[in-house]
Amino acid sequence: MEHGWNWKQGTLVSELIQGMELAKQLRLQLDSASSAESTDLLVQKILSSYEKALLILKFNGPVPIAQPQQNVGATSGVPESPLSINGSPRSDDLDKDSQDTREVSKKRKMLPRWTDQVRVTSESLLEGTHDDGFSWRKYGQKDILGAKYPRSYYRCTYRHTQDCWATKQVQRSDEDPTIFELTYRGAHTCAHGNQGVPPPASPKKSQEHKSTNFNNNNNRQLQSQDILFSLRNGLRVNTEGLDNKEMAPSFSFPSTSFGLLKSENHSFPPSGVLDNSNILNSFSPPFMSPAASELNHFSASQSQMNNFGEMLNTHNSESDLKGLISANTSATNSPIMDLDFPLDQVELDLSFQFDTPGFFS
DNA sequence: GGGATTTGACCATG
DNA sequence: CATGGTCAAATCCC
Repeated sequence: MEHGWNWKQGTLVSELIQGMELAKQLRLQLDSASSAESTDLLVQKILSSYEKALLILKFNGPVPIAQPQQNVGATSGVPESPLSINGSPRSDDLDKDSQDTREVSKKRKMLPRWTDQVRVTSESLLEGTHDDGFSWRKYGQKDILGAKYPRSYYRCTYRHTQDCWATKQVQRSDEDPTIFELTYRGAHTCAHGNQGVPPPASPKKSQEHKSTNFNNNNNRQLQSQDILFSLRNGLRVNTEGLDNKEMAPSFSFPSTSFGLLKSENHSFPPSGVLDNSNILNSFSPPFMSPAASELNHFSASQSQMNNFGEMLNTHNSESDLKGLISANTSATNSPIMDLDFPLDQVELDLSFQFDTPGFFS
């Protein structure tokens, strides 16, 4: 779907820009002889950005070299033609409604999905806020079997006005209540994730639940640097529902700060809340070492990276790139699409000039 | 009054 | 049938 693709473009570019920005930060830090810890943190973030960019490339690319894990079939039975909705609806309630339901369901299935695990700061815990730059509206909550805390369901506030089908789930960790697992599904196609609308998040949030008033979009572009700092000191992204067994999908990134984007507080990391090892211990599945298996696949994408480098050269105006980002993606989420994202349904948005020969053939 | 949240019911899936 | 995900009416809150 075009939206998915737009989103990936932007995510990719934003990751690369992010990497660049972080590298600049690192250089500054090196100049100023900062602590080894913060330097290391920056390195981690840079690596994280590039890893994700590589992943995006990997799963976008035509990957002419047959890659077994293109789990196109992962989303059970999603037809190639997304809109071939003609089957008679199962229930006969209301014709109109049932058709809508099917459409929605189908749409939903095709949405990419990824999971972040983030730790809240004590501050944001109090406020119940987590600003990821988007505006979410809660539409449900459910007790999950075996989980201490209920799972909350959010969808983009602009679902109807802008046909934005992004959703997210928030699940508080049993073991460490300061950690929330955020499962995103679908890319934002609304404009609001990237541009203004953002009444200053009122601190009056509801108690247990995260506010859905996650807007904090002013100066999104201008603040990219700040965002870089406050975001993702560690982000662990799980791609779920992978079919490909040999590529058990768990990508570890350094831990993330959850009380993000409190623009007035850039102290970083927030004292006492960031503890990478803790987060990773809490969430890393024991079954694998992500890096190793991933790197093999990355190496297969190297030629793509080279091509991408060329592309960037032909496209290297920063404002240009930022424009792309602001057009349709979040610079903050930097999601990695779930591998069950049906690649064959990606439609190229030709306005984005990924025209390097062979890049997407 | 309008938008957001809550919550029980309904639906899809395995 | 159990479970997770979504809907939508009721309620809350500004």
